[in-house]
Amino acid sequence: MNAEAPPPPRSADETAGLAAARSPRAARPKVAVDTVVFAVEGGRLKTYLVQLRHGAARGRWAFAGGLVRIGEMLDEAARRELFASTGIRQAYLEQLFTFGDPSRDPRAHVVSVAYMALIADARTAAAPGGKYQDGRWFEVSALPALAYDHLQMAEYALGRLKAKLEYTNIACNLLPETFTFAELEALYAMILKRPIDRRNFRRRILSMGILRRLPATRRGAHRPAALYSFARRAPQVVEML
Amino acid sequence: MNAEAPPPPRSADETAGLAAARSPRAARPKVAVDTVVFAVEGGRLKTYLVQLRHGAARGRWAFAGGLVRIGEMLDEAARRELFASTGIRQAYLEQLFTFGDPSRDPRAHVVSVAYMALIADARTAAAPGGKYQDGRWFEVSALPALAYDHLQMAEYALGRLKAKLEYTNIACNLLPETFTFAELEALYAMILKRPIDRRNFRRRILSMGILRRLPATRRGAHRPAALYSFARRAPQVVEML
DNA sequence: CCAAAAGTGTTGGCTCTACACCCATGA
DNA sequence: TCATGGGTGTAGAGCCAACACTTTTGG
Repeated sequence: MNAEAPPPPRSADETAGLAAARSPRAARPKVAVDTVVFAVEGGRLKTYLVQLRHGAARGRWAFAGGLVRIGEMLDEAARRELFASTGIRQAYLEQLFTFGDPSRDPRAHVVSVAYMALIADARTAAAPGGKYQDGRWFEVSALPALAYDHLQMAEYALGRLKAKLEYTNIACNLLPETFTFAELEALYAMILKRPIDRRNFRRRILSMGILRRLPATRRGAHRPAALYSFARRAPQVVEML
Repeated sequence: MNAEAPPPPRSADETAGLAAARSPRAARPKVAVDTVVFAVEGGRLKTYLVQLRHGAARGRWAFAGGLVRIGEMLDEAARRELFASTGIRQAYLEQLFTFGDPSRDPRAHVVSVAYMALIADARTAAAPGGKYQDGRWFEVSALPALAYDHLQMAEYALGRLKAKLEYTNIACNLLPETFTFAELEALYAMILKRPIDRRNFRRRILSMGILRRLPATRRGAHRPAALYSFARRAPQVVEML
């Protein structure tokens, strides 16, 4: 997040921050969190952006975020802002990197701890309330111009997601409770942006033992597909040797 | 770092922070950096700790750190505090993780961005000036009780270092300009805490093409060893496929 | 019976590991 | 000449990538 000067500042301290930006010796940098949310919708990887209502970057899009409050854990702050801005309550959350360039927000020195969030169902996100003009999902491959250094955050988050697909069960956070192998494969192929050999992929994933085969099948237009779920939803590093 | 209440507070704001800890609504969390420095000395992996002079954790050991100033980049702050506390000027620096538990420092809510620093020569660190009582190198495998959550930082840093030894040229930051293969091998074996097959190791490293063989040799008590240096000192991810 | 997606095995190449002996030098 | 650390090669196992056909269902 960044100092977006919420129209009614929550406390005297918040306006003090702006004054401080003008007389730098008088204040400390502020701490914010920003969260890059990913979800898959319509076979595309998407991320939720909010449109800023105030400030120099007004009208620009950004990731949901906000200042960390005294006494608050960083991930609590990320969850609070995520819920306030998108309505998302449950999400896998992971700290990415902390961006601290004092010029990243032209109005104040705001150090932002970037998080990545993953959700299984993009429809749990609703348009935000008062803080932002608008909010909606964008395809990751077609983002609008982003405010602040949020493009860097987007790239960092995508890189982390790709990397962790290869050696963890992180994909479980982007899929519904049950899914078919074809869906899992499509997820990998889409995010990694490369074709995947179905037979090798199936063998590799099954050998990790992170999936549970369900007795049910999904019936569609053609041959029914076996349903699977992840054996553990807890984060897990997988040996691929 | 943490709010160590430097005896003469640098500004009115700094004392305000302590007051704020008592009336949480009035202030924002502060931002600090803490740096875990690693160096190899006497065939051991060591890290530099400073002994706190003030505060509840007085007398405890901690990593060098301090508050980030307005207008300052995070890594600049880390370098500044590192130099002030250890005299180290040049170091490889890498951001690790941001620790934000509001209770990590009992006196104030301080969000700390942890860094890892690597240096080639432990002797470039000198005992610190006024901020700390003492400062010296400790073997990583025999750390004293650490203040705050600095044990977590130590573990995180060591984990990162081990991981990156395997797929980057990060080791170059812990070695002098030139070195023998035996020295490189000893470094890996020591940090990874496992024996390394000399022949396989040599083949693997050479196949990465990150080393340059120098014409010179090092003469010692026995057969002279060929000298090497890293072809690139810039961070580099190595394909080990 | 046709279209479409699901499901299944094998092979060759390559990488990794395990392992033991000779070499060059100083003392 | 001996002690010490430096330097080298090979063979077997296991992993990975490449590759195409059969099965099951709905229409």
